Amino acid sequence: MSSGDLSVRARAFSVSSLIGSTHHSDDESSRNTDATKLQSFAYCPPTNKTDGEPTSIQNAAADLLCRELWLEFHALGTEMIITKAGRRMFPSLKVRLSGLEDDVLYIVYVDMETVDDKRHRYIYQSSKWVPGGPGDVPHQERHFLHPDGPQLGKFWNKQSCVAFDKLKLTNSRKPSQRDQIPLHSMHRYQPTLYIQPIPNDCREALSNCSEWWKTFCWKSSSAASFTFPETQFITVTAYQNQQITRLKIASNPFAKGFRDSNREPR
Amino acid sequence: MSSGDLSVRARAFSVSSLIGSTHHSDDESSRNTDATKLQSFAYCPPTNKTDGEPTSIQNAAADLLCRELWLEFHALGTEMIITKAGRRMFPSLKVRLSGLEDDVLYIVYVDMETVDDKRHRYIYQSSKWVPGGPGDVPHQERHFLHPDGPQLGKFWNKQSCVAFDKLKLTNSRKPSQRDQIPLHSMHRYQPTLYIQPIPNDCREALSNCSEWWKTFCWKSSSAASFTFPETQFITVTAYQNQQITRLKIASNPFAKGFRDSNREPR
DNA sequence: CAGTTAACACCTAGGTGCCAAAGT
DNA sequence: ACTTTGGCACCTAGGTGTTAACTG
Repeated sequence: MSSGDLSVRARAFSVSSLIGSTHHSDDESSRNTDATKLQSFAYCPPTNKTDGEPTSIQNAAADLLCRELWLEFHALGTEMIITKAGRRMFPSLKVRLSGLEDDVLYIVYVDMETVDDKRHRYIYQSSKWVPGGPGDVPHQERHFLHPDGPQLGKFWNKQSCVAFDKLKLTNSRKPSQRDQIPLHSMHRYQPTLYIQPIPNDCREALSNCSEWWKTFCWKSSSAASFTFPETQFITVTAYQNQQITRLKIASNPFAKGFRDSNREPR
Repeated sequence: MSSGDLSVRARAFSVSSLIGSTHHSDDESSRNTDATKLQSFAYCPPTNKTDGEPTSIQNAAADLLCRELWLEFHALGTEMIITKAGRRMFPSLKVRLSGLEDDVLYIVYVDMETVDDKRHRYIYQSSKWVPGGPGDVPHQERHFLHPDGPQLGKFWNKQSCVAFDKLKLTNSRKPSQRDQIPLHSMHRYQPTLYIQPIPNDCREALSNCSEWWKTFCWKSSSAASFTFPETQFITVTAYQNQQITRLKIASNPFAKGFRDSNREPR
């Protein structure tokens, strides 16, 4: 028990000394400063390509939440761990929806789209990622359906946060669980949000459903999609950039055990 | 810290002395003996009323899992706690499905049906429940949809356990969450399992859906229903029968902290 | 040698009955 | 007098990066 405490403290100390002197300090309060510096570098407005014409989707909008945190990671080159059992993203995708029509049913989901068809390598000396060989063929299914959907537009509009925190990334070919998205390691991905109305010809068949039953999923061509470039990431099985490791530890509650503040209580 | 330890142990001790001498011993190994005694008392075969005629449901069957445990509770008069935030059932409903057609989509759900329209009272002296005044008007929605569904029959058939352990019982009028079922306290309920095929006229509209999207819910008149009488229960906000409390502590992993064995490590 | 895996200590999140207090 | 509520200690379940061992 007490020996475990000591070893953790020793590890945390050695990590911070390995990283050496950077512009990051060890406490979380420094992160806002960094974010301010980086905002001009990485932000691009989300693209809204409404490729269908139904009126139920024209005014839809989505705002990325916790954008400052995403920008901090993006400036370093966001890495996401993938494991056989599936690993949550951190940060997780959280959005605020608006402009959906009150009485239309929608499903909301995320797709992980490939950015290029290349494998990537991390160069330790320059702290940079470089394209390597050709990429693996993308998996067929990389969707994660929001578990609350389908719901009426008024439901989605009034949610202050629509979170995809249960989503898991995996490197197993055929994920057994519904919450897992299969990806290739050392590849670059761009999460994309989809808001999709339920087609008219099936909505009437739902008319005798009670409120709790208004749940189904649909694949149609009329959907609004939103891309937030600052959420792009590279998949890894172990972190490459130690500054990424450091920022994850500083900001993910589940990694609190690895924070330096555990060494020095004040 | 250490004082907390002591108070818990003292409480566990006082509880067991309050219960006094019963046919139950304190360790879990005694439960099998009880189950054997009670099986002849409480078991009734499940009723299978297939009120629709589609061939996709005629051969459907459902077996209740952990039946011995249910019977132990049933013999004492099963009580389920309901809270404002929602409380899981223990035992939870777990079934094994078979006989579904491989390539037909089904949803599976549980409904909590009222057994009578009476309020009930527990008589401490006789350890029995008696009908009291008139019952409250039942809530409209008492369904819990299995989160895996809809899935093809071959999916359901090959599951060794279809569990409803995420289901929560609540006494709040309008549950905010999807996993909550609103019930009245001191009322008697009978869980009923439904297996429901997706109607033909909507299945074809699903044809261009990818595998991960075959999820939707439907209300139709053609469903098979299964009732397991040994899962009947009375809702309470605090346990009435101390033997029920005792059996819950002995068999629910989350209540391990209240077991007597915590006093006497061997 | 670069990439992956599994066991591990340390956390968060939340499911238990208990109990004193409040509600009706 | 009976029923409900909220805070509590204790537990399970599972999300973290670390580390050493393993893989090709």
